[in-house]
Amino acid sequence: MGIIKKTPARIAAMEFLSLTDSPVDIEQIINYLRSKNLNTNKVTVYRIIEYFYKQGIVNRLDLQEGKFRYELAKGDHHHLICDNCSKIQDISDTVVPKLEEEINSKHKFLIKRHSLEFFGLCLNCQK
Amino acid sequence: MGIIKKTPARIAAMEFLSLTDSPVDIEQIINYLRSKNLNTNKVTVYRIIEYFYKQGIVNRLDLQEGKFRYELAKGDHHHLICDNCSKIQDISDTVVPKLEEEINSKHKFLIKRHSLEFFGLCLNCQK
DNA sequence: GTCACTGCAAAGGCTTTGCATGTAC
DNA sequence: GTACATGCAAAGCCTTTGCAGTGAC
Repeated sequence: MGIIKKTPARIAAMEFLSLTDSPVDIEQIINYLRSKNLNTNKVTVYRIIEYFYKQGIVNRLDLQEGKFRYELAKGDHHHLICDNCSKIQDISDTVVPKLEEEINSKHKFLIKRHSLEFFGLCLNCQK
Repeated sequence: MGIIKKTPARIAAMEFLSLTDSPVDIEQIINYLRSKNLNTNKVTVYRIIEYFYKQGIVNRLDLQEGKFRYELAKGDHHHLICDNCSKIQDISDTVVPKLEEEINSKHKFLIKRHSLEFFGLCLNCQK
């Protein structure tokens, strides 16, 4: 493991994750760092987020965009992704844990994690 | 739209999709075509599958492998993906439709599609 | 002073695009 | 003959890797 060094880039990246309520991608993190006058290299941001991810500090989401998004790890929840404006809403989860129990007993499959995302149109974009 | 031409590559690709019960990736399709003595270019396979996808003939799955998989479109179901041997099992879905209704009424979000995949260990790999 | 972090360049994997050629109809 | 389909080359994106230089401790 080694010692964790608190560099400006890491501190600012964590700050950004704390500030945003939607999952963010690498580019958004870079832009935030720029706004803080940190010209951090893209590769470095990848490595910072990889570190957070391996530590379990952030979740890595695959919202079928061809790239990953990240959010601070928190309780089980899912996302509503608008096809039109790309807004991402959180929804809490009550059903899936029950479903997982059923699957465990019925299929003898040991579930470690799951992905559940909903795609469609948010209220605004339905008009 | 235009006329659909039944080329050897398209016919064989559809044949392969019908034969397999697990979602397949582009490489597997190419290998099947090769086994049928069709040296189809990778780009062509991408275009064939894109065509099927846009027609609604196949579903496109993102199992977080950094690539897509495809399967013939069929009733609502989900997948159990083994982290160890990569086996993919189907499971039928009864819960999510209800969940979608709840979300529609509670969040006013119009759901068009969803992804639900479970990752863990299959029976064999738990030993 | 060490060891970890960063920057730069490059590469790797999947997918898409442009354009000329080939082929199903 | 006319579109559409294919092949080839190249590029586009996101992400990862190698290595030398920098900086936190």
